[in-house]
Amino acid sequence: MGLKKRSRRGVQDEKKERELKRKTSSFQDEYNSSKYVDEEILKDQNEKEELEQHLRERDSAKTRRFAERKKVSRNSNAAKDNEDVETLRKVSRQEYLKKREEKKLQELRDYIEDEHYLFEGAKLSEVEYCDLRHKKETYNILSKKELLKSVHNEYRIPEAFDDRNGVINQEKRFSVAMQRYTDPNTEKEEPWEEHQIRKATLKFGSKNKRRESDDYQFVFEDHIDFIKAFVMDGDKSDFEEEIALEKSRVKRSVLEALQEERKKLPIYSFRDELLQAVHDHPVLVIVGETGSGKTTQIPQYLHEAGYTKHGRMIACTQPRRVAAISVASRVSQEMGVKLGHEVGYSIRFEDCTSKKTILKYMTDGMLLREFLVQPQLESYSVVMVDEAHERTLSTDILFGLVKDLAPARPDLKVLISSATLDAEKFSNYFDLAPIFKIPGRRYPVEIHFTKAPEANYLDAAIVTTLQIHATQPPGDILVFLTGQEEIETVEEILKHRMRGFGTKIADLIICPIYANLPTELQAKIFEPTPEGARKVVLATNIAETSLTIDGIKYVIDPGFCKMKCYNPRTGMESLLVSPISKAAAKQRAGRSGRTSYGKCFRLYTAYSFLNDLEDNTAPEIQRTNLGNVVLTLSCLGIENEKLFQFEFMDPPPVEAITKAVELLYAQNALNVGGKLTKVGRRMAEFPLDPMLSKMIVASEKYKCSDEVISIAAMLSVGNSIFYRPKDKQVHADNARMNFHTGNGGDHIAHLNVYNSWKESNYSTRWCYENYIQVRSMKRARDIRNQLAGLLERVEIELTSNSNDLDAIKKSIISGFFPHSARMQKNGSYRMVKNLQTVYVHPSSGLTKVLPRLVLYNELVLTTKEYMRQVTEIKPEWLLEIAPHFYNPKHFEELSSKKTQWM
DNA sequence: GAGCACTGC
Repeated sequence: MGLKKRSRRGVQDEKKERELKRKTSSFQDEYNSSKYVDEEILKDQNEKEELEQHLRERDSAKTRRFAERKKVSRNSNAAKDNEDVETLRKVSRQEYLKKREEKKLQELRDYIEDEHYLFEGAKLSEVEYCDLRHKKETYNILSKKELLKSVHNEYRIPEAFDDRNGVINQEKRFSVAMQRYTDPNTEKEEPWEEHQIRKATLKFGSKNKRRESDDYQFVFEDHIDFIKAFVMDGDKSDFEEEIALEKSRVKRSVLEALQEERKKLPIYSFRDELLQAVHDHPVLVIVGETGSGKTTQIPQYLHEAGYTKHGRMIACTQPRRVAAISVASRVSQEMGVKLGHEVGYSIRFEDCTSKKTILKYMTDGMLLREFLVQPQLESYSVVMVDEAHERTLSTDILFGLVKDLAPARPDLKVLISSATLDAEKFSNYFDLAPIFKIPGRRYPVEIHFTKAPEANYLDAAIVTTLQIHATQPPGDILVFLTGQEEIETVEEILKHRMRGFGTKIADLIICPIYANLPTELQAKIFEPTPEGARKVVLATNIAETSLTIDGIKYVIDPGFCKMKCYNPRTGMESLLVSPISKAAAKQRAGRSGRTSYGKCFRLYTAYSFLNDLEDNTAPEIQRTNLGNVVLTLSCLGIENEKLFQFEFMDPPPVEAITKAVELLYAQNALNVGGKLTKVGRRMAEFPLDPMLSKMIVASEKYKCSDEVISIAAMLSVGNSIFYRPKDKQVHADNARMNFHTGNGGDHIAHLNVYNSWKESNYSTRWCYENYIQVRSMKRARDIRNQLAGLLERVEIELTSNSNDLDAIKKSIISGFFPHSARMQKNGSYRMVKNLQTVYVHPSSGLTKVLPRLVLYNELVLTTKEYMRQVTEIKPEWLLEIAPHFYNPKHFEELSSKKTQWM
């Protein structure tokens, strides 16, 4: 009965709808031809509204009925009271579901048996292995528990750009990201605030789902046992006070409130003591954890105490650009001045200071460059090196220089600020400078270790994530992984497994984050987590220091990271997965205690924490190419034996310094006496590796400085120019090969990329079409502009000679001549000078050409020794440009071809 | 036929 009734009504509705459509369309037609009088329009409109009202009512009735039916089907006891049809429908559905469930179970059983059989001898990949495990778990759960609820209504996160089989639809994904760029007029960066506001107000389509953990207990086949080891200290009460203050703050004027807030910082009570200590000692080591307010307050205190009189500035260095900007803007607010006036910042490409500036926040590398201009730092009365524990290359050199400077500038005050641990070491280095301690403000963090060592940390990380998700109270999870590849694998497996759990478990929003991820996709991690769901952030080391994510309550630390190592003997760089240090582990754990009480799960045992991990990570200066460092120091008059006596806090290997000196000597940057030559002085102006600087300086002779600085800019942005998504590798490779026309080599290809981009009017769209990363290109443009400015400074004319590729290559050779290799019989290469076997990197455009003699940009050790960025050259050129380095004997075999290398 | 952690000038 009911069915029939409904269907008749449906027909009626359809009729009315058609009528309405006809009416409205004819109405529009007539209206357009403007023949209708107002009255009739009104009549038509009334009719239209009436009809619409009717349709609305019908729809809402429908929804109501639908909802009722749903409610009924949920509650099986109420089924009897319903219409026969409904009961029938429900029963049949139950039967259907039951059957489907049985079938699924049978399938799983078969699958597991098959897999088990296959297991012997067959090696499964990471994904396959996890997949199998997941299937087993699902089987366990399904076979033990009642089946009905788990199957239907498989929940999917709206706007997940992947289909049900787990295949990521990259195109769809990026079409969203690219929407911003489709209109060339909106290509400019949107203001940061606007972006932030949008991010903050963005609503998720996800449901506020109720957790059904009461109904089920998940049976994980693999469960990792953790031991709660200890609780890392924190101080919570201060935070509550601050929140109370924050609330009362609203009514008062902003400035007043800011001043009030300043007084609430832990450092405030130490103000006078601190100023006294600064007054008494030339060097002071300050220990204060994040949140103590040292970065923002100390410079202000010093200013208030009169250290900025006589027009001298207070410098405060930060290891990162964003930190310098944000701290400067905060302090300018607190002081009630405009950013760039009394308080300013100075970073590469951007100098936001003026003559009025007295507090200058800057990146540490920037202060290092200032040393070149004013070796005595005359315009500063105080230098504060912040975040010194991070031990970047620049801070380490700054330490040496500042210590060196102390006798000449007794009035200069030096503050070294660091977060715990190293304080003693800093103090010892600066001739037992006093240590000033400021208590920090952080929530306590519970540290858990595994009971037994985990064989596969990736797998353990996944299991732990799900374990936390299923058993722990709400709060986001942060997982530290080593690189892009791992992140992608884990993301895939997690998604797969979550899909298996269906609706029985709260949503898990997976956010990958690494530096090379396009900016649009990076923004995802800052979106607030919808209620009822949980966010898991899969991050590289970027989350250790560079960015802070709110709401993180759980940290999973597998204990590994990728580290760059440099071998000065071979000049080879390699990126190795290695265990982290205790200091880094502590830093990682601390990321969970920023907004509330946190927990850190370490996927290694307490024993190996104590016995296997180093205390501190080896500072960068000990594992990097020192070419630029030696050039800078030489420019400051630290040359020859002084270079080897220079007081580094942790001296780099002697070999590394020797190698750098040798190179500079070969490049005619140093003379026989070890003094800087005119060439060397010009080279030091460029913030680049000496080889690139030399290439630019040499371009003057070949009249192609325009092209060469483009190449230098492209090479110094590194290897993130070409974008190569997993599912479009062929297209990306084809696009890349377009720049290799004529096979001038990879250097020329880079030039082609830059010039084409320039011709496209720096279009973002062009980048997407050619699989090129916009961010890298913009960076290259910035660097190029800076280099062009510096050319003027060293009085090199900007000349273009784009048709003469040989001239460009010769300029490159002038800088890179030690990097030559010639082909051997079997397609491998051998370096001309030190006879090491190397290979052309597969990303090069010359992999199929294999010229007899090549020049490379850098050597990397991955699976083999690879040359990256390769260009064909001629032996005559090497003999012409570097006669002191090569002699004809080196190339005899090339011309006679008789001798063969095996 | 291979992989690219993170900064900074």
